[in-house]
Amino acid sequence: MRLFNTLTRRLEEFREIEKGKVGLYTCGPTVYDYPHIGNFRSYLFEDLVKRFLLFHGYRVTHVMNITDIDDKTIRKANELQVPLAEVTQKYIDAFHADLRALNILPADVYPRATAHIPEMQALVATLLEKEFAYEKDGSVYFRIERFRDYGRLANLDRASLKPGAAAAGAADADEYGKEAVQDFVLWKGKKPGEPSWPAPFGEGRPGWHIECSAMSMKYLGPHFDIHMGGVDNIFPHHENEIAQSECANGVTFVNYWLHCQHLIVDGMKMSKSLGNFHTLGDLLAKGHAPMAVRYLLLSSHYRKLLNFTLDGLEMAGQALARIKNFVFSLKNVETEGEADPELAAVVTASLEAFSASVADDFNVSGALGVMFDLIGGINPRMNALTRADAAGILAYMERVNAVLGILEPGDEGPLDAEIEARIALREKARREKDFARADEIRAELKEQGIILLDTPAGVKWKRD
RNA sequence: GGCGGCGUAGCCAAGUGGUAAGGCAGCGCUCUGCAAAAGCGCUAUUCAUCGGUUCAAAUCCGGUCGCCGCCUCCA
Repeated sequence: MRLFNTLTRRLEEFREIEKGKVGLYTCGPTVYDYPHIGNFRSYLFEDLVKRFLLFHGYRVTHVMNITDIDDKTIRKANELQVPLAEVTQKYIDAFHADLRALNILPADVYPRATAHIPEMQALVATLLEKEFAYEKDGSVYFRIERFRDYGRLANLDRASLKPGAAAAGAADADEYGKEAVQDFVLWKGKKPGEPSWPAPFGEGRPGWHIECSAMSMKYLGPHFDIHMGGVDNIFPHHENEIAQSECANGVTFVNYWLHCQHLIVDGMKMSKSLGNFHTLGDLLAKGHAPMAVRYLLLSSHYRKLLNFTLDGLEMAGQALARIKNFVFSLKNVETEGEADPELAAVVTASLEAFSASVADDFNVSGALGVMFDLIGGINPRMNALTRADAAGILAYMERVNAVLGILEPGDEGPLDAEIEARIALREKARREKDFARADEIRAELKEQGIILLDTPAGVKWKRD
């Protein structure tokens, strides 16, 4: 499997550190508000990568941090006049609910920053001891001059870093003590109205970057396989993580850095002021299915800008319906008989092509094309299939879905006696040519999300 | 100023040297009591644009136009 490593800016063949195992760290949410669909594009991409690794039989240890202490969470708590933990817990719960709705596999650990203060302090202490960091006016800063590779990930020349945005930061009261503008804070000295923890280098709270370094090395060791996040994390967050971690441990931090491009909405950057800011809850309230959101956000290449529109979401839902109808038809094949070996070979080849496409830097569009080619090839032959044939194709769809996660197990509900009874009533009306009554029953069932299909083999039904 | 990305049908989107995948939408037809689903057929001589390299370019090189991102705490 080939993937684009931000560190080298080229496609590389994936080689795990320890055979059969993968250590995976993904940057999680800062829990000061509801996540938006842009966040989910990243989380869905990360889920895809993880699922594909699992598909190939790797044992994956996935860590996703929860930033529950930073400027924004503190500000929110102060605005609302409630304890920090109350604010963060609310949004942590909302975050997990959205992950479940989108069928994102849970991480093995969701470490919270506030639960890892000692680990972060130990890391800061190490950096101070090795003189990669210095204390100034109660805060501790990283001295980027000491790290030769600084800027490598972001492809930024340290000397040419424009002091534009940096100058604004430097004007911040707690920053002017730095030796160099580009130095970043590891530990922020105590300020009134902010939570703080005692530390040998002064009471205060952790900087943002240190949490990911401390928590990733705690759960995955000083050197692990893959680290992911949104492109905005490349600089400064991930650049700083590399600096902290490699200076503290003296070893390579991460082998592969994968970054997901942002999405825009209706052609413009998503922002609350433009009114094009969507949360998952907003979209579900408009009647869109979470799986349509998943399909849309996953169906174009992760390194390309994605223009999210409601029309696009509609189209994604339709494409998904085609896939679900295919599965539905397969499940209703009733002809007994042997499996056709030629058909089985076609299905096997299709799965290989699907997998090869995903393996090529996660080309989901190409992989979907492979799958739809198979669907288009099978559909005309649907009536000629045996149960054994159908079982083979359903197994294929399960494998595909193990990677994409777009079909929920609950899509096909158990037969419901009540529904069957209604259908029998409608059949009676149809036999008696009372079509008005028959249509009425069909409409009622549709209200309940039950779609009827009159086929030569009898009435079939499915949930919408 | 520095670094980087994108522009393929009405819409979404693969393809990165061998002659335009796939999905959605649309139109016609088959099936149906009517639908739905499914099927069949149709829908880019052309890949922002100009020029170059090549037997061959959407794919490589150069120019132009348009859009976008990053350069210290935004997924």
